[in-house]
Amino acid sequence: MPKVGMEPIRRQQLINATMAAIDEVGLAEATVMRIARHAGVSAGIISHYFGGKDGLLEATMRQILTDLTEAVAVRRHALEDDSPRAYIGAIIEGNFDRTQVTGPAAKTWLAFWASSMHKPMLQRLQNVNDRRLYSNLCHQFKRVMLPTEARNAARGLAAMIDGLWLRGALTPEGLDAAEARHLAHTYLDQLFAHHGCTTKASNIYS
Amino acid sequence: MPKVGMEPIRRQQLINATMAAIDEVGLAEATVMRIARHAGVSAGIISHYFGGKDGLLEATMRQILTDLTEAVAVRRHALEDDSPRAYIGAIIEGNFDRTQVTGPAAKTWLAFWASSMHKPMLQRLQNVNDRRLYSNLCHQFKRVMLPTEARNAARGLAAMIDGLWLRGALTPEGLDAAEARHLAHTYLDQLFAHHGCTTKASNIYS
DNA sequence: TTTTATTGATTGAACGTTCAATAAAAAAAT
DNA sequence: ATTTTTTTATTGAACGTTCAATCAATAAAA
Repeated sequence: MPKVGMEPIRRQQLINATMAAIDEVGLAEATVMRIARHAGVSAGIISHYFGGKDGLLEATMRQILTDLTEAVAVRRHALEDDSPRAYIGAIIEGNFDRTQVTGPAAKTWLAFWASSMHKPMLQRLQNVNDRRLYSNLCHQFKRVMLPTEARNAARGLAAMIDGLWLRGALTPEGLDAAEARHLAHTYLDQLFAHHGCTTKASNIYS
Repeated sequence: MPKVGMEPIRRQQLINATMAAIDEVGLAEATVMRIARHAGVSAGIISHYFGGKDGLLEATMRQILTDLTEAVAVRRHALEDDSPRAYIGAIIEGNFDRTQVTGPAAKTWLAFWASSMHKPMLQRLQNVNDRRLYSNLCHQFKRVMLPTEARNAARGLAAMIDGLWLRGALTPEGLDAAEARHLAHTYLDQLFAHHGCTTKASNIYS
């Protein structure tokens, strides 16, 4: 039923269908036919709008990364104070945003993560996003810590966030967002509490 | 050149070849022919010894998990004192063991991790291993913390370990084992330093 | 009537599995 | 010590299946 201006509608439908298909049967069995059926269109349309299956997968990963960036940006702009603690807290909250943590997005994310190890284009996308997260964290930590401490804090928190994501995606029941946020914030508190006495971590009384 | 007793040799060769192939081109393009070529044998032999490609992949994941368990067990038995701190330290060290952190094993691990979301057999293997890690951590933390604190500490440390692994596998240069261990140990120190005053801090976010 | 969107049968390539054929070692017979 | 027979390990071409991509045909809107 051809109407004009279907392109943006179809593109979004197909991207959503891709996530649904990956959530359902995994990336390996997410064939163009299955994705097309999910979107209620024919298989040929994928090549028409995305140039091929790879193009659709790339667009899907782009959208997931964009959504994540957006989720963080929204929380960041809603902040009242601009303290490092609040800023980093917004990053944590954004990373465990509802729309991101939901089944399809989480499983698709992990699937692309694994896939990006051997697909240069996906690796590039993943790298850019990764660097920005690290860079932001590092910048905020440096406002209250020595550069070396800040670097370690940023790497530790980034690993914690990714680890919680990973475990959430694998758990059959899905990620418990509330618990994940709690663990991440507690860790953040500890990082702030310990800054300055990190060289002797065990000496909490000095 | 048929000699008797080739089975264990061939099985090991093929498992190693599987990891090498996944390290090289990823799980999606690790075809039976490519794996066989890596091992210097023909493609048909895979079905002969493993019943099919799936059997080989399952055996490969089994080996990786076994190697990890072994690496932890070795460090655990080498402990002089049996303090929770030492015990958990051994778990950390075992998880960042040389043989595990090496390229092929790390990439294969992550590939299987993603794949296990939709393959019941792999999911089962992954779950069993996961529960044991959590159970061990929890048991040790409970020796010095309240049950609730211990549970959170175990989940946090497990997430941290997995997160460091994940980021290591994705980094083109591979995982910096020394840095990863340092971050994990520092986090562990913080967990111990904070036990007892965590109940107040954690209630803020729950 | 022209333009735009969509279909779905077709094509060719790639994959895992199978199995009859083969070759080498081991065992038995000379 | 040879030769013959049996056993075991391995091969690789053939087969059926599946997939992504293509494109001429089609149908609805402009």
